[in-house]
Amino acid sequence: MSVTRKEAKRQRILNAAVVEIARHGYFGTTVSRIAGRAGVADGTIYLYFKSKEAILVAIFERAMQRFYDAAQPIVARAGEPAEEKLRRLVGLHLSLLGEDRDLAVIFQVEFRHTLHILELLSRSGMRNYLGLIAQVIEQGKREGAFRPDVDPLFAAKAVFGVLDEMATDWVLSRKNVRLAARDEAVSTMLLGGLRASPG
Amino acid sequence: MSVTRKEAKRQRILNAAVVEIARHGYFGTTVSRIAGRAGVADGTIYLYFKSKEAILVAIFERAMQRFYDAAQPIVARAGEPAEEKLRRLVGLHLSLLGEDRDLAVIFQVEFRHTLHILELLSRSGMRNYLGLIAQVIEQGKREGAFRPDVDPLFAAKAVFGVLDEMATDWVLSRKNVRLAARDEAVSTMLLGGLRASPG
DNA sequence: TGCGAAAATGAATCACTATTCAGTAGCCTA
DNA sequence: TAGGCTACTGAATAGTGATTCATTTTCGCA
Repeated sequence: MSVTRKEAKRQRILNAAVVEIARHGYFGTTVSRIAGRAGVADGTIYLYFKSKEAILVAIFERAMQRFYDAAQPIVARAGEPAEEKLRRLVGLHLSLLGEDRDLAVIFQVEFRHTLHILELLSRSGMRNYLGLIAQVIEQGKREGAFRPDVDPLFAAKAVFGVLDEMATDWVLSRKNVRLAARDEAVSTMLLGGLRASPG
Repeated sequence: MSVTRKEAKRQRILNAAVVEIARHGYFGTTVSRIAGRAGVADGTIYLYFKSKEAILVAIFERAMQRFYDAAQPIVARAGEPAEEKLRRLVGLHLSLLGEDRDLAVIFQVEFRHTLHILELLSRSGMRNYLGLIAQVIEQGKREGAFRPDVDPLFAAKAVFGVLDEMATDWVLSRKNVRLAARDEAVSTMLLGGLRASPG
């Protein structure tokens, strides 16, 4: 079997897993159901993944890669002010999650499953992603556009926290609003804070 | 058995469950282990709780009640400016979680376990807590201290998002810093935003 | 102290599912 | 088309652990 076809089947299994896990939770999803949705036999799963947990990790890595690949050029673009870059990152984050509710459910709920997995994830892709946000904040400080007294990594975590809460809230809400619609309000809040006048 | 003694045993079971679940995760914790730590037989658990999941829910309710009871007077206090109240709420949130790492682990990780539980929780205690934060923001708007264009509930979610991310980050970090140490930085960030001058 | 009720026990039940592996099917080459 | 290799299959394994319930212990009271 060609490498391409093999990879295609791997992707099919991952796609099936995303749907099943989003719908029934990680512990509520059986390997058998994933196999069924992917159109392969139970045993075949194990020719592509070492274990059930490995599937979850693979979903994370694939998604994180997409996030990173989309965010990286925004951060790297020369000559663009930090404030504008931050707005773009906010928009990107919300639209990538908002476009795929199943994936959003997995990100906001299922990846948090155990301390063990969470630690695993926070050490890998998440760290890089936070690093990208921190770079933009660093740039903003250099430009004099952002407060000189913020710690970039700390601020990056705060930014991520707001985005994360908005995403979780959206996942839990039944209403059919677009997640990306909060884009502007989030950017405004992050940049300007709550205070009416500077303190 | 007196009501008091019965209640005491119930609390003992809950305390044991907090420790076990924080340490091994909800799905990694057996009812048997909780029973063992609480010093009762496996079957006894079911005289006090309908199911394993009911234990998790009870832990949440107990903790949420404590949060609410501590936050309520801060919000209700007459004559105190909204900005000061918000600082107090931030401090409260971080210190309540920071004082009990086991509970913090459960809040930041284990409660996120399944969409089902998360929805359950977000409909109950969490909603009231967010409402308290929103009240303070509302007050700030009336006083003219906060931007007139923020939506109180939206802003409350943003505030919660930042607090939540700081707590998760602390839970995952091995370093022995106090969570409450970030108190000032969080308040500053929330009130003043990133921008060096008002936009 | 003795009795009935309440509380607690913990071994057995029962339903469940990740993973394995012996066998089958498909495909390529000579 | 034979032969061998790769990919796939799905029933069987091997264990799990939540929950139940027949039995025992403890408790409150006369």
